[in-house]
Amino acid sequence: MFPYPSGAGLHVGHPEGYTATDILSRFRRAQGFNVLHPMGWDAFGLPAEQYAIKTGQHPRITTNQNISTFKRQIRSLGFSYDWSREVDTTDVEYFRWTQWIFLQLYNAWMNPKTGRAEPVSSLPIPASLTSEDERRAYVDARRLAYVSEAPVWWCEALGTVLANEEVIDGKSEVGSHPVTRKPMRQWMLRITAYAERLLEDLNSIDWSDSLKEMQRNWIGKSEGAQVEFKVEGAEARITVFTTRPDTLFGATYMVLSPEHALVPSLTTAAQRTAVEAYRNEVSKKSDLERTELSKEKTGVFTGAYAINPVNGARIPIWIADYVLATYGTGAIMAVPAHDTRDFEFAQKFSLPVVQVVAPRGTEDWKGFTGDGTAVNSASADVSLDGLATPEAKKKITQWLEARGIGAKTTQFKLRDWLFSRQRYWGEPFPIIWKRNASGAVSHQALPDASLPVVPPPLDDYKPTADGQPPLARAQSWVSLPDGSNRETNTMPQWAGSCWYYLRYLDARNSARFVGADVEAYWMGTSGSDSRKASKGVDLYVGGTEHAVLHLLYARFWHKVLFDLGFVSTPEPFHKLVNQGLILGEDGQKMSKSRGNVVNPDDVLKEFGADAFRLYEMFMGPLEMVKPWNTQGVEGVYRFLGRTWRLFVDEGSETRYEQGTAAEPHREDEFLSAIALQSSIRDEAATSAQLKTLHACIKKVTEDLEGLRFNTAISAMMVFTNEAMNWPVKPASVLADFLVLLQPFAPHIAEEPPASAFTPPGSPDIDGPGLSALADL
RNA sequence: GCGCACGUGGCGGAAUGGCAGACGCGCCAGACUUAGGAUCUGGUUCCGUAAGGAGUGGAGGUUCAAGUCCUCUCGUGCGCACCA
Repeated sequence: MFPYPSGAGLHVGHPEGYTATDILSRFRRAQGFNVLHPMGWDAFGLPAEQYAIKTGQHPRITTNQNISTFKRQIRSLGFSYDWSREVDTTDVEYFRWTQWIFLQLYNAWMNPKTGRAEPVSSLPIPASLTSEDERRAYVDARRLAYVSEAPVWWCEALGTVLANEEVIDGKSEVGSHPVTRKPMRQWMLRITAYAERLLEDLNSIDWSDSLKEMQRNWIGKSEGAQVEFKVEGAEARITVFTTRPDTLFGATYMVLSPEHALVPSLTTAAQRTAVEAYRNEVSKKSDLERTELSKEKTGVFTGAYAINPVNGARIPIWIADYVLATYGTGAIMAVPAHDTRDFEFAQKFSLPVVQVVAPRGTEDWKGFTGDGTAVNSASADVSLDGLATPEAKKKITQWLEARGIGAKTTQFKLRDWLFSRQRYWGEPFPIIWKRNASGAVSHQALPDASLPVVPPPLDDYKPTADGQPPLARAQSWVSLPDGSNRETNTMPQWAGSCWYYLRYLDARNSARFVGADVEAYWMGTSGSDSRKASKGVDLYVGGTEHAVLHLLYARFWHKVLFDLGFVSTPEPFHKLVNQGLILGEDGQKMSKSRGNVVNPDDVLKEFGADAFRLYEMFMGPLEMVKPWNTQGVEGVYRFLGRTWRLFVDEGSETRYEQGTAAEPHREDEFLSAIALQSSIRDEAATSAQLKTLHACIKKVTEDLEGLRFNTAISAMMVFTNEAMNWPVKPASVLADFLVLLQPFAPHIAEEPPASAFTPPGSPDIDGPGLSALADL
């Protein structure tokens, strides 16, 4: 995953994944593969903007400085990136395509018949809609990018709205600031239309179980039924969602969320005061208080009763904040005998508890939530008694369906993606707002030809006094000659990172976001490259922190582009590996406040890039969380020293060191006088020597296939330790060993006189190579 | 509470069900050195002078054979968290 170039510079965690993929890239190139190994910058974001607010300096300047720091540091590590493919999400030539992809979403709808996104031009509009406004509203309500007025997460401290995924325990993911619920007009992306496919296709990709599980939990599919309840003495019907329709006979009361639309009309005169008071109280609670802090159940009786459709029982309707307005239908049937939350509530308010499921073993039926056998579940019309839970569910659902009062349904926790932010340093939307003759305001996409939409220059990057996004300050930019106005929100940082891996494939294409042939070749669908086994990116390495953000959003965009025929694979990343966090030497997470941050520049200065690379890989398995240990760096540094002396005559090395110290200007001359070990001869290897070499080749090859870099390095250490003791060192054996070492430690492996052994070439390398090793 | 990982020397960590502790750090002893925080050699799981014994968080089980597989249990990390 490409980095956000922060002002703090590279962290030792960044090169962990980068080293792993660089080693693998060099290894695959040596095997004859074409390898695409790129780097870029996820450079929109808040820090540069906040710095701009404070100092008035344009975020472009800060961003460029940070990128050049990151680039210098990354280059010094000797990664074999193809810099001709470098991307920067804040570059107009990049974000014009981010805007273009947004327009594809805007101009698409999900066809329920085909299960695929299609251009809105294919959307059938009911003939009954005759006016232009009606027809437009119909289409707008079905676009994959749409405008919503719903309550959203607002963060006062950050001065912007946030997506569900960016809110953790009622606080902002960035900076842990409090967030509140606030109704605002916002752009949304219809990711929920892809919930089923995002879930299903996890089975086709090679990701870790824990990561897939996180995505599954976030998508949160649950299968059950909707059931309609009549309200006594009223026309209104209450629809609930339940995963346990088989327990319908045990429903002894109902609960609506306090925000439920029917609450005011259901409430009886006698209960009105209590209900209003409760609703008021709940609305004042922050979300944090509603979830974390209130363990004790609360609620109020509305005075109304519903009729249980299976047995005609009259059951009270309550409101309680343990029922969420935003999930399912915002109403539940409560079965206290077999649901923990309902049980707690029933205990507190002395509501009846009726057993309808018998556990198989000796467990107490009260509060039993597992599968068992249905009991006490019979009426004149239907009986579930004696049926196992799955059969009982099936039977009752069919019964409800037959009567038109219920249906099998599937619910998802996943919500649509809130896609707009009140920021300056982000992609402007290619959207304008128009007021028509009747005074109605509507949005309209700008044509492709008007891309890129570039943000205007500003003197002040703060939101306006009346709470408008910063872009609203640029009146001349916002107001267009025809009287329409530009959208002043910008896209979230995730937008640019949703598709950068595609831009790498064809980074300088000015006619298309990625060329079709190029895309098919690298993603493995062109058929001309039989060596590529998987479809999509072969290996994607990054941290777990993006498990439900970047990785879900990117999969969603990719599927939309797939449906519309712009990419050839249904999934973007075939194999994904999460590198484990690197902790400080004290075993704590690295942070400035703890003072345990290791700066890669310091390590490089002392030990060189090869030792740094080697140590990062030798610490332990890539995926594991592990603490940094400077003495461990010394260990691999000593290994590189031993390997160097395996090849180099120590006398000539000493002459180089002493000569250079005395007469620095003659360094090149002394360098070229460094001689090979006299024990290296052009002789045939003994069988024992070949065995040592071949064991090393086998181990390193197999371990690289399995991404076990730490054990591959240990195998090379074993080889060096043994070869040091050989009285005669066959040149052919050492040359083969260098081929193995080169992906890990490219600088030393290509230094003279080692290069006399014709190691494989590699793209240009910068950084401290010999200079860091010369004083071994 | 639920889900997913994971528990091995002083430390980081190795071990297709087949000699536990590879490799590295640290430590101990020695060599070379004016010097050593360089380098080289040997040693280093624990108990025991030794012979020998014990040993992969704990308790059971499967197996000719278990760090590895199964059950329970304790602990750590990560994720989700009133999602009906």
